[in-house]
Amino acid sequence: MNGFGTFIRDRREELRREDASFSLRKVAERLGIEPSYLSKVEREEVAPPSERTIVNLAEILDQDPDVLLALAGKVSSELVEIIRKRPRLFGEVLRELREAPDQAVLRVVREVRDGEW
Amino acid sequence: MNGFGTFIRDRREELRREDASFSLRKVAERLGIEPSYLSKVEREEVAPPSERTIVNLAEILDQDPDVLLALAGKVSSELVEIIRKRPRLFGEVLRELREAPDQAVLRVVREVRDGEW
DNA sequence: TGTATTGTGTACTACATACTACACAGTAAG
DNA sequence: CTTACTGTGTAGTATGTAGTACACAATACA
Repeated sequence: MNGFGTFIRDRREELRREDASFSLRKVAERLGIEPSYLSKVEREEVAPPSERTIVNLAEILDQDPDVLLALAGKVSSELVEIIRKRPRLFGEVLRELREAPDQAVLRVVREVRDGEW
Repeated sequence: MNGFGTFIRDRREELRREDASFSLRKVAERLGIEPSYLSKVEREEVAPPSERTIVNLAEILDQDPDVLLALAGKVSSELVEIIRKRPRLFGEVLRELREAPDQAVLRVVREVRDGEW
């Protein structure tokens, strides 16, 4: 199970091969956090950082923020807010679609988007 | 904006009119928490309790747990888990359906459920 | 060979979360 | 009247979250 720290370390080192400014220290500086802290995060010595920091990291590493948040065991506060406004509706939606294959879900979502409701 | 505390106090007192065992102290005991704490929660002197306690409270007050969690600004860890497993898919789903009316969303969910995928 | 940069170890901190423990005054019931 | 039960005030706690500050040894650069 590829953890959050391992994932971002691998991704950072991948980018670093082509751009030396992806050193741990430089990335930490861009994030506005201490290098020692980022080091511990990457080695999973501490829990993943805050949502804000994860989202900034996603930007820097050119990754999907929802994916990084998921690896950190979190869900974007934007999505939480959507559910929070209609909890019964989206509770049912998520539980019903839990096991459905991606394609079926996407097809149907696009029907609603393009639909005449 | 009807807060979490106000909502559960009103609901508890409503039930109490027909059943004296819905006193604050009795309910606190059933929940396994201190009465003084429940008192503060109901008067919104402190933040809403943990997910576990909210879910137990939903059971006792015969309310939808997702709705109580939403009032507390939270989302069930069960739903978080569903999103966490396919963050891009469900991120797109929620953002696409954010503004759609309930009926349109439900129609679509039922199509997937009854569909032959 | 210096010096600049790298990642990491140790120690500490501020704030939030989720409560407990107990005393107290008011109300209700027998 | 007194005993039981009610809700609430005060004070304190354990654990988690999200980091900082600084020193250090190893490596890379000029």
